[in-house]
This record gives sequence, structure tokens and C-alpha cells, in this order.
Amino acid sequence: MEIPKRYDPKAIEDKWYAQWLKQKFFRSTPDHRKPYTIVIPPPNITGVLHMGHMLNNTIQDVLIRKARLQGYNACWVPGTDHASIATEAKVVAMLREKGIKKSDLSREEFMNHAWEWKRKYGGIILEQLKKLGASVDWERVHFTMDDGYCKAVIRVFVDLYRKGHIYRGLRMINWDCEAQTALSNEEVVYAEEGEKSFLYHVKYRLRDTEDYLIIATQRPETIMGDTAVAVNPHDERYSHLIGKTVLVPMINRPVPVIADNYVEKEFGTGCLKVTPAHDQNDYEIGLRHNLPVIDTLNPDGTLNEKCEIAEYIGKDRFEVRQLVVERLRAENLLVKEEEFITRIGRSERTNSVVEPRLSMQWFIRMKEISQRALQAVEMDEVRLHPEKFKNTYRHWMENVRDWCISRQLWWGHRIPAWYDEQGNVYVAETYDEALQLFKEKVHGSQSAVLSIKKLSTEHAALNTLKQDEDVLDTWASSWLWPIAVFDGFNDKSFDKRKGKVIKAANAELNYYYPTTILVTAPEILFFWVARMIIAGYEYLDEKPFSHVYLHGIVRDKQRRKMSKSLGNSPEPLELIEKYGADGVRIGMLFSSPAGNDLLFDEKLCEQGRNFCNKIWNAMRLVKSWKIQEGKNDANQAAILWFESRLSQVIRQLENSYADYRISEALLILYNLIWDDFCSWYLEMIKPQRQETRSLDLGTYEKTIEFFGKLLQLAHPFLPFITEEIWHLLKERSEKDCITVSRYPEGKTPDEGLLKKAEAVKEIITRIRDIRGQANINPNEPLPLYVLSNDRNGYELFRQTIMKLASLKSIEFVTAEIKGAKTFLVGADTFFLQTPVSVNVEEERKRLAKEIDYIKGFIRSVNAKLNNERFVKSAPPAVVEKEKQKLLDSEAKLKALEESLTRLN
RNA sequence: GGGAGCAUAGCUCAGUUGGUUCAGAGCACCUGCCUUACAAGCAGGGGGUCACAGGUUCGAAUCCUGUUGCUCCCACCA
Repeated sequence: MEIPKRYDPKAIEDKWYAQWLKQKFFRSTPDHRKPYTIVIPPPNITGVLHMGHMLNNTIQDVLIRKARLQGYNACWVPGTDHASIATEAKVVAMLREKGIKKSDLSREEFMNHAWEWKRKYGGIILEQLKKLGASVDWERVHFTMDDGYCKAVIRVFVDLYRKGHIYRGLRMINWDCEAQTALSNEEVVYAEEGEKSFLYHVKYRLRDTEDYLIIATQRPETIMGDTAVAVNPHDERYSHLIGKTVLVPMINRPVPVIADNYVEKEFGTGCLKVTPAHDQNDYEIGLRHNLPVIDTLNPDGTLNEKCEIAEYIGKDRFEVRQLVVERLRAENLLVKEEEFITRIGRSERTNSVVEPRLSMQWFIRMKEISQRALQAVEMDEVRLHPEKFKNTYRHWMENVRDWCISRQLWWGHRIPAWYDEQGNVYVAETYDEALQLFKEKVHGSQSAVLSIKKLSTEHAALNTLKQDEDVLDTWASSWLWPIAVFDGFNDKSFDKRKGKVIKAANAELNYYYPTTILVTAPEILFFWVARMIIAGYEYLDEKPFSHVYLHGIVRDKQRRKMSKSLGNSPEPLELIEKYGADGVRIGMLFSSPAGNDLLFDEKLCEQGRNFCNKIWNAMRLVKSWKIQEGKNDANQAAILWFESRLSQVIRQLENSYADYRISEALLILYNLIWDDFCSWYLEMIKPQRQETRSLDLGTYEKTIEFFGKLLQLAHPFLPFITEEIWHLLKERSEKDCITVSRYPEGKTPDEGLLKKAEAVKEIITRIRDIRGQANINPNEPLPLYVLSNDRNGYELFRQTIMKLASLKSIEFVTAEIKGAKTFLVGADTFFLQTPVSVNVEEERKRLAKEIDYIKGFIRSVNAKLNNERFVKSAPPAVVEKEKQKLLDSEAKLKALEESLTRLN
């Protein structure tokens, strides 16, 4: 069979993925082995695979495949997130295109559309992950709105309410006028550069005089909601006005001038208009001074009748802003319009300008329940990689604020709270339970004896109790992910009375929880990671995962974020098409140390593809040899050396993995395969022409063994090509896959041999260099003479040196060889006899330079050793090392000086 | 405004408790090669005052202080 010169990923990737699935290699169920568990950060059902997913899932797949090879019961749980606001926005847009308005639909009709969307698009990303080679357990796909998951979310809400961690309150929240919902602080984004706006200086007249104050505002449309004007109590310019009354422009509402420390004298005019309904700080000033709250905005961002000006009612706030400015100008109340850079907040999902709005929302009280989660990271129970994120985490957790969890949307987990006609709230898992609570309440009330009969039929109550219209913030469901995917909140394992998940009552949870590692981006450290840790301790008194690997953001070469509008994001599937899944995986990992952003460049994928091709061709070479019975001793050196080298690298790899330095591990492996194996080992054993390209069986078998081990080491990074070559190198059954093979273990490397081999490589390189410099044909056989005290040390490598340096002979001598090119490796001197005569003058110069350097070096070492304080205070090992250095370099100096003498 | 971190080759980054065979890797660059595994390749090579200024020390890329520049997180000024 002819093996193609280039590796063709397309031909094999789908084949192997199908084979792996058929063999159920990714399936995990609890057994006697140790578990290694990862839960996927569930992608939103709105999206398609992007570069961030590629990086995220490649890292997870490397870790899970490595664990699988090492004999763990590796379980990678896939799934998707319902992504409440993002999905609802998409569905609304989709309906709009079809000419359907959300407001014309009933809640149920809308939900049907949303589920339809989910069925259609929800699985896209997971499907695409197959192309990447992701070895997830496909029998464990979860969705944050599965029946069981919904139950868990509702249970937790009810439980936290009962425990007093959830409350309902009137708060100033961030309002998205477009989606018409509250947003958490985390969902509000601020443009990096700020946004251009105007600062309008407006006259506020004092009552009963012609005097006026000038107030600077960015939002003149809120003037009609003003209920005070505030100045700094220490501002002498205005102190005489405190307590006086001013008239709000246009509507002439009389409002007081008050003094409040919040006002900064330097900003604007030093006067602040106070609009408690439309600004967080104003709201607080209002509380301090008992100001009325006049809410002039409708939920959709238009003005309502409270603004008192008929023509503004029903118009959008930004339209009104223009109208107000025009009117103020016309009435000569506008003193100045000043350009101004403001840092305005926008909704992460709809990009509409966020309005502070006073409304009734549900909150989780965070302070208390987050204490143990803070401790857990502090004490390294949960370890963050890289560690620097501990600081960020601590800072956030110590200043954590209450979490607004209600959203005025339909797609999501509807809040399990019911209200009676009086507005009393009943929080329960089901309507029936809420009804029960309601009945109990009515029972308990003396005055309601009569009405009991009236309400005793369910029918009557049915009309009475109404469920809260809102749904929960997405993160208020995904924070249960590591517990809920193992069905931790089911009837058996959730103890309602205690408000705890009983691990022992759930075999799956008992086996897989806590999971091993979570791989995600630092962007959602607070959104998600911190909250999962909180939930873990709240419900299991245990961490959800032992490690958190935080990778960076994928950016382009210019460090810009990948974004649709910039068009700088490559299409992942096209990359896979072009470079193969393995090539892209390598490209993603090549330059992305944990915590650092990945500056993506397609060239990295090209490098990955080339690496695959290199391995492919190594396989072609090995397969091309004819095998002869017997054993060729000439290859002994290569085999012994590579065996040691392999062991050495396996240890290095373990260290890198242990610190989650994935890209470092990859680079080590890359060099091992490319340099050590291909450039050195294979060249060492490669049969030469005259030998008719045949190899002895002993060496061949050893080589196949080495190759196999390399493939295993590489398999976590390159699942497809390693599987293919695994089967090409050796006759194996369909089931005997590398995916489920046993990872190689390193033996103790022979350090002496490794060191000698380095010297041998240097000798070969020096000879090649001399040939290059002197323009001597690399294949022309030349004699080499060696002046060394370690004759035996080189004996093992004699054949290797001869072969790789194309030598005619190697002879040990006791005196110099005149007219030969001289070089030093360690303290040994080598003479290469070349047809080109040596330029004595240049040689002398070169030697003199080397001697100078070594002399300087010896001086510095001597200075140290002669320094009493050094010898006294430095650790003995360091002093010993210095002494050895001195000996080595003195020997070298001697050899150099002798060479120089010989020249003369 | 509060907090954290970074600054090492043209680029992206290593450099563990201070010890001059420790100034490194990958990419890029330069030179020579289509040598019967691979030009998606082979062989060889050049390149850094470790941001700046002080200090501690026998010894500093590594520790301390200051300066400059950059990044991130949190809060958010009308």
C-alpha cells in the first residue's frame, strides 16, 4: 500500500470519531477506578462555535484524554445553557422577522416558539465539538432547563427563601428598556473609551426672585423627575441658598435646595439636580433627605404622565431629551452645551442604554452564604490557576453585593412565588404547595374564619393566587451545574428539611463530586465560578471542583478581541477543514499559557499542521524499511540514549501537567518528537544507502516501541493522527485503540549517558558547521582525531558520530594534528582533517578570543572562591559547584592554550 | 476613585527558594541545500544594558524603594 507523502486529516478524522463512539470509549459510569471529572462550561443555545469555545474545549479534552490514558475513570459531562436573556432576545428578533410581536403572544405561545428554537439550534455547538475531537460522554448531555434541572433550580430558590437568604425588595436596579428587564451589575457593560455626550447647563430659578442657579446635567429628560437641588454643605458660593426653594424648569415644581456631601464642588457648576427615581446616587440622597420619588419613565423607556408635559408622554427618553433641549434653548434657560465624555452603561445583550430604575425585584443576600466560598479559595481547597486570580477573587468576595436574580422575561425558570389578592407572597415548589401555605395563613388568621369556607374550594383559590411573572437570572440556574448534572437535587438525595444535598444518597454524585477541574475564562469568575463554589458549600458543604483553570481570551494579532463587527474571528470549522482538527488544536495551545490571552494567528495552525505532517512522515520512513533478523550493535547508542531521553521528558511533562502548564507540556513534546526523535534518533538508526535500506529486527522493534510511546504522549493533543498511526504502525484490532491505551511511565534516566549524548551532538554540529563554513560537501568522508582522557566514553557513540558527521575514521591521538580544523567540546580537543587548509591567522584569532573569554570566566569564579564571605555565607553546594566550574574551565583553558601553541 | 498584576531577543513568552556554563524557548530573520521520510522539509547562523533610577547583598533578571509605561478587576461623578 502506498502511503501518501502528506498527512490528510479529512480521510481519517470522522472515521475515528465514529469508531470511538461505537466503542463507547467516552462513556463513563461509576466503578472501582478513581474518577477524573470535568463538567463543561455549558455553551449558550444561541450561538455557534467560536474561537473561545475552541480554546476552552481543547484544553478540557487534553486533560480528560490524559486522565483516561492514565487509567482514571474519565468523565466529561457536556451540556448547554438556556441563557435566558440572550436566547429571549434572539427569539424575539426571529419572531419580529416573521412579523410577529412578542406582545401579541401569550406566555405559553412564546415559550413554544422558544422551545422550537432550542430544538433547532440548541445542539449546534455540541455537534461542532465532535469535529474538534471532544471526548465527552454523549449519554450525559444536560440542559439547564431539563425537567430535573428545573426542579433543582426551583428547590434551591424555595430553600434559600426559607433560610432567609432570598428577599424581595424595592431597589434601584439596572433596567434594559429594550428587553424590558432588570439586569445584574455584571450584565451592564461600559465602553472602554467612554461615549461622547453633552453636558447641558440649565437655569433653575429661585422662587420669588429673579435669581437662578445653573445646574449641569447629561440627562435633561429627567428634569421633570427632579425633587430637589443639592449643593455641597461647604460650598461658600451656595451656602446662602440652602433651604430656599427653586422651581424646576418647564414645570415650575417648587423643590428645596439641600446640602449633601455627595455633591462635588469642582464638578460641573457644583449644583446637582436630584432625581431619586432615575439615579442610584440621587435615590440615596433622596432617602437621606426624605425626598419624594417621581418616576417619569415607562418600562419601555418612554415617558409617562408623571412628567407633566403632555407632548412628551409616550415618547422615547432620547427623543424627549432633544425636545427638552430645544425648549430650554427657546426659553433661554440653556446657558451652555458642553461636549463631554461619559462612561455610560449599556446592556450586554441588547446594547441599549441602561436606565437606573426603581422596582420590585428578588435578591439573594450574598454576604453570609459566600463566606465559606471565600475561605475555600484562600485556603487553596479550591485552587485557581494561575494563582494571581486569588487576589481578584478575594476582592470581589469581600465586597460582594446582593444579587438581583429576577428578570422580566419569559424564557427561563419562572420564579416559584405566588401572590394573593392582598399581595402576600407564598414561595413554594408548586402551585399546590403555595396554595397550602395560603390556606394555612388564612386559617391562622382569626378574622378570616368566615372566609375559610369561601376559599375552601380550590377553585376559588385558583383565581386568587397568581404566580410571579418573572424568571430567574441564568446564572441562578447554572450555579448548580456541577451538582445538578448528577441529579443531586432529586427527591432522594435532597433533604428539604435540612436544606442539604445528601451525597451518600446519590451514587453518581457520590462518585463524581467534587469534580476534578473546571476550565473557563476569567471573565466569568464571578458570574459563574464563584457562585458555583458558593452553591457547593451551601448544599454539600463541599467544593464543586478542586482546580479552576482560567484561560485567556482569544484575540487577534493586534490584541483586539475577536468580534463579529470587526470580522477578525476565523470560522473554527473552516480552520479545521484547512488544517485538520489536530493542527488547529495545536495552534490553539501553542501560545496560550494559563491566564494569558491567546494572540491567535493562523500561522499557529499551520505550524500544528506541519507538526502532524512531520509525525506522518516519520511513520512513512519507519514503514519503508525492510527488516532483517538479528541485531545491529551500531544502533545500541541511539537506543540507550533515546530510552533515557524519553524517560527524562516523561518526567518533565508530568511536572508541566501538575502545574497545568499545558502549552509548556506541548512545547516539550514538540521538541522531543521533532528534534530528539526525528532529527537525531531516526537519523542515527536510519539505514544507509549501501545497506539497501534494511534495518535489524532488534532496532526496529525498539523503534516501534518508542514511536508508540511518543504517540501516547501526544495523543491528548493530537487525538486523530495518533490513533491513525497507532493502527498503521502495528497490526491491531479495532478495539485496541490508543484512546484507551495505557500511558507510558518514565524510568530513571541515565544522566551520564544523556550528558555524553549532548557532547556527541555538539561534536556533530561542530563538524557540520566547519563543513558549512569551508564549503565542504556534507557527504565527503573526513578523518577525525581526538585528544581526550575519556576515550572509553566515546566508544559507544563511535558509529553514531561517524554516520551523522560523515566521517571516514575516528582516531584517538596524543599529540596535535597539524593543519587540521580544531575545536573543543568540554575539555576534549578534536581535529578535523579537511582538504581546505587552515587559515592560521584566523584560527589564532578565534582561539585567542575563546581564551580571553574563559580567562575572564576563571577570574570571576576565582574572585568568588577567594572571597571569604562568599565561602562562608553561600550554601556548601553552591561553593562546591563553583569549585567544579573552576576545574572544568581550567582544563578547557589548558586545552585551548595548547591548541594555540601548536599553531605557532 | 479603590484593588491587583505586568515590563526579559523583532513578536509571544519561560526563567521555581537570589549563585555568570543562566540570559533561554517557539515563531520571525539570515546563509547554504529539491541529500531516495517530510521544501508543510534539511543543515548551519546572527540577535537582548533583563523598562529606568537608587538600595540591600560577597553576588540581583530574581529581593526592597521610587519613577515611567501598559493591562485587568471593582465602583461609577451629575
